[in-house]
Amino acid sequence: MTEKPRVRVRFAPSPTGWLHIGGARTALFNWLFAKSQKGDFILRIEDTDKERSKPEFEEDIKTGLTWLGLNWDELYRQSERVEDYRRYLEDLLRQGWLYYCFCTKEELEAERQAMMAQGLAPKYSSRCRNLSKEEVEKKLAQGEPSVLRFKVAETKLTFKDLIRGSITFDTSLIGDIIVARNLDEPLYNFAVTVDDALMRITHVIRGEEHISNTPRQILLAKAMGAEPPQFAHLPLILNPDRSKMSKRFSDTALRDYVKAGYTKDAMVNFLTYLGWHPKEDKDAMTAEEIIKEFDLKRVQKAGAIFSVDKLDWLNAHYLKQMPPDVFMKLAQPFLLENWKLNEAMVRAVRGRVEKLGDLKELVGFYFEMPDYKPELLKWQEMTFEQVVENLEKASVLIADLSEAKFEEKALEDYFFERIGRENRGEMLWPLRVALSGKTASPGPFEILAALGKEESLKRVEKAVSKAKID
RNA sequence: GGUCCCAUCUUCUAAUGGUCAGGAAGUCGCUCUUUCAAGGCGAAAAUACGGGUUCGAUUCCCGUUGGGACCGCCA
Repeated sequence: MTEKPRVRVRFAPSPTGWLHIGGARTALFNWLFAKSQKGDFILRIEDTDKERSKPEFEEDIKTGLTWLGLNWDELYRQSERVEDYRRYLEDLLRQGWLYYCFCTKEELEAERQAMMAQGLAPKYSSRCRNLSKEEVEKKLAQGEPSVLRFKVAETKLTFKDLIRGSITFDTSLIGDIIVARNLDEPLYNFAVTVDDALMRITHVIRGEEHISNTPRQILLAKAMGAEPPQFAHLPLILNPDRSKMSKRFSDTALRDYVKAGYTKDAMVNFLTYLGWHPKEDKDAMTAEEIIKEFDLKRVQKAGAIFSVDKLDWLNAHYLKQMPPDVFMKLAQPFLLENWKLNEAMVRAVRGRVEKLGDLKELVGFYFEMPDYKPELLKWQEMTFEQVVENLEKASVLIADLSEAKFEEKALEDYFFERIGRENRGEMLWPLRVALSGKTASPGPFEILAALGKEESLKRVEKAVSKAKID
């Protein structure tokens, strides 16, 4: 019995845009699988497209993965691996798997159009496949533009997808694919296959849009004498109209969600649930819990619509149970610099906020008393006389209480002992408005506790004078 | 157009031959309540369609319909 090779997976994004939610989910599933199998998670930056690859996008990918907690064990950059690709290119060329093609883009485009017009699948005619050695050398010597093509065998190729089962392609429909512009400029399919072989990747877990690349990569791997990895194609993340997720319907970049104030835990949980589900129903799971249960067999085959409602709920769920000090730390970047939350504020507010980006609006009144209309102080049919009376009563109660007692529960007991069960609203509503200046806010005891005696008193005084003027 | 993939409530999904088809989000109602939330309780809501196979199909097979992805000298 041979020992099973160590599981090695990779996330292979191209740095041509901000890390996409779909990419983040692919990375996450790779990471979960690696962790659950005690294997390696490799980050491979696929920057062979020199035109479109940008350092800031690579930075964004790393920042995003780090934010999600997806730590990679090894990092590679394809632009630094041209030696390897060149070696393989030369080998395959020598062995006759590859050949030079001199067809121009215009010729190819015309060919493609003609085939499409006839209702055929566009496929290269293999015209340059049988050029004699002398012809090729002559053209090369003359500097005629060329590319390298791979001779695609014509067979029925079946591979086993870990999520979808057997998938069969008729490779005679593919045609000889271009694998490199020249010996130093390999293209996607080639670079991927070389890397997966050299990096001993055991499982390729990627988006469904790559299914049709799979037969090409298997054929290439075999030509290289490498054992193809196992494949698992993840369902796509969809727009509400079931097309591939795009900016048309929602933000697609992970960074947008980070900026909006979603937490890492909510995002990880949400992304996982987009296509995967634990055996027993659980509303929320931490990454550690997911790893314990993760299994590719339980990955959904159908695409999943990205619905932000569930994310919002999950985020609120995590925020609600977050320890105050953790909450403060996460919240600070979303507030003005001189706004410092205290524990009472956090306790009052963390159950009322969906995402940290909304926090500023919610907690502003603690730091800068908003202006409000005196009318707002009236509870139901109250008159201003009654408002003044109640506020003055409250003011005395507050003044009589020692600073040490400014704790939510203690305040509540203290007040309720003194104001009776009925008509609480007549004091509590004006009090709350006096303290917050808002139609909707945390309760008066929560605010009292957060503000402390002095500031509370000041605000109540101010309200009294407001009510008296009217 | 060709190839491939897919199909359970509005959404994410559970149930792989026998369940009143379950959970969660959302929605609605009730409750709690000084406001807004949160919380508690409850309701409405699905196996796309047609054939098989079987004592019995959400589940297995075939077809139809519908949706999607891919068809670059991008990845």
